[in-house]
Amino acid sequence: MWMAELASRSGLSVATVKYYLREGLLPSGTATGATRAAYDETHVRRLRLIRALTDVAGLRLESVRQVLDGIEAADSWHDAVGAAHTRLGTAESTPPTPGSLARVDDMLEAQGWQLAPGHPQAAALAHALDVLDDVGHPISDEMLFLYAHALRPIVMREVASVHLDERGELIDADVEAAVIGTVLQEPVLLSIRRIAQENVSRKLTEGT
Amino acid sequence: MWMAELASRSGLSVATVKYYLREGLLPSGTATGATRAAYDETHVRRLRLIRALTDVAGLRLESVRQVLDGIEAADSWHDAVGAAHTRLGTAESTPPTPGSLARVDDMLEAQGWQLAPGHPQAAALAHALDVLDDVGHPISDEMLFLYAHALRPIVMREVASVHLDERGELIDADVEAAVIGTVLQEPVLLSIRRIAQENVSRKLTEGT
DNA sequence: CTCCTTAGATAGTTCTACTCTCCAATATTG
DNA sequence: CAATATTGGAGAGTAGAACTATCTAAGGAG
Repeated sequence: MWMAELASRSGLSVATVKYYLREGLLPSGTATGATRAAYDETHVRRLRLIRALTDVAGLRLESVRQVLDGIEAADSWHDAVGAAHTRLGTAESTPPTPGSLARVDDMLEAQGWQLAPGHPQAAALAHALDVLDDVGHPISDEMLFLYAHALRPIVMREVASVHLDERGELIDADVEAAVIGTVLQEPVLLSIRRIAQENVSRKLTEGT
Repeated sequence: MWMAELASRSGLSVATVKYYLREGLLPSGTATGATRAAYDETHVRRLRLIRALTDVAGLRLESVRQVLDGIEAADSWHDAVGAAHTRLGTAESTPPTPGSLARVDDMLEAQGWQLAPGHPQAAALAHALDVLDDVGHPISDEMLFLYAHALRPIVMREVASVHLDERGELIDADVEAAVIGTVLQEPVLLSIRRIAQENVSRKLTEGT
């Protein structure tokens, strides 16, 4: 397909698609002459992924590029998700305090989880704990434990379902799927939590 | 305290604080003359809340203002959280499809939850489901149920802890606390999920 | 042969969130 | 009381992100 069709299939303007090409977010099509290039389904899929990452996950294009680069380089689900996670943190200005890092370590140990020291997600979690402290509403260790405990079955099911999807070797589409699933399911999780909060709190309020 | 102290206490520049005043995010201090106004702890707290909402929750200032307005108007935890949630959705361009709305309704019913039809969070969830469909990785009803089920104990504990904080009537600080807690705990939840994913997936990979 | 589309490059626009500069009116300090 | 500093208030300016528009030369379609 040509540029015009690619643009309409992805719901973007030609100018925007060109912009993504320039920015290296979308690989160029196969040139069939000096003024023509052919695009295929992978390009459509890539564009949809880009928009999902920006619109839903709220990533900036710079982060999207890093995630995409990470996907290219990864050769396992674990690598791909790790690469994506590495780029997802909201570029922390302040480094986490040793105290909150220690709390994160404790939680990891309690769950039997291991993470390389200095791992970005550990730092991101520690930073989040610091922010809650700063604002005057620290989170308790008990709550942290509860979070980890409750998320366990969710994550096991998520990981299992991805591994069911693939047959033997990981192909590009699967790695992409892993990242999409991981990132785009986050809003689902948060939405359900919000809905649950409103219900639980209303029930308590009514009960009074 | 005067402007200079307010700025340094909140870690912002005088110019930025003035900007927030102009934008109506921060109520003006009590004027003690034509060129002087006194600020207090509520102003410091408000500034910290604003920064937490922008930096951590990633809200734009326009959304922050709406959340703050919602807090002002609310007279219960339930109202305040509802008001905050209303403004949190990533302004969806496309309305959700009837199909996904129906799936959300089913999930609500299965959980015994009630939400007014057309409630923003229901729409946001439906929209998230649509996006996953569009990208070619729909989420199963089973997974939805699992999410809701796993989040139950978390939410019950969260709501309970807020209600323990207050004594009788809700005061401003408590309502603020509810919103802070709800919004700023989201990154904690997501971070733990990411950490868990990496661990679970690595264990599976190693097991192979 | 004529008109349309495209690749590729450059420049311009819009939006957000500040940041800077002024000014006149005070406060503060010596 | 005089010199200096600070403030409130308002407007203009800036930087970055994400487009959007325009232009040119080269093909391609009918």
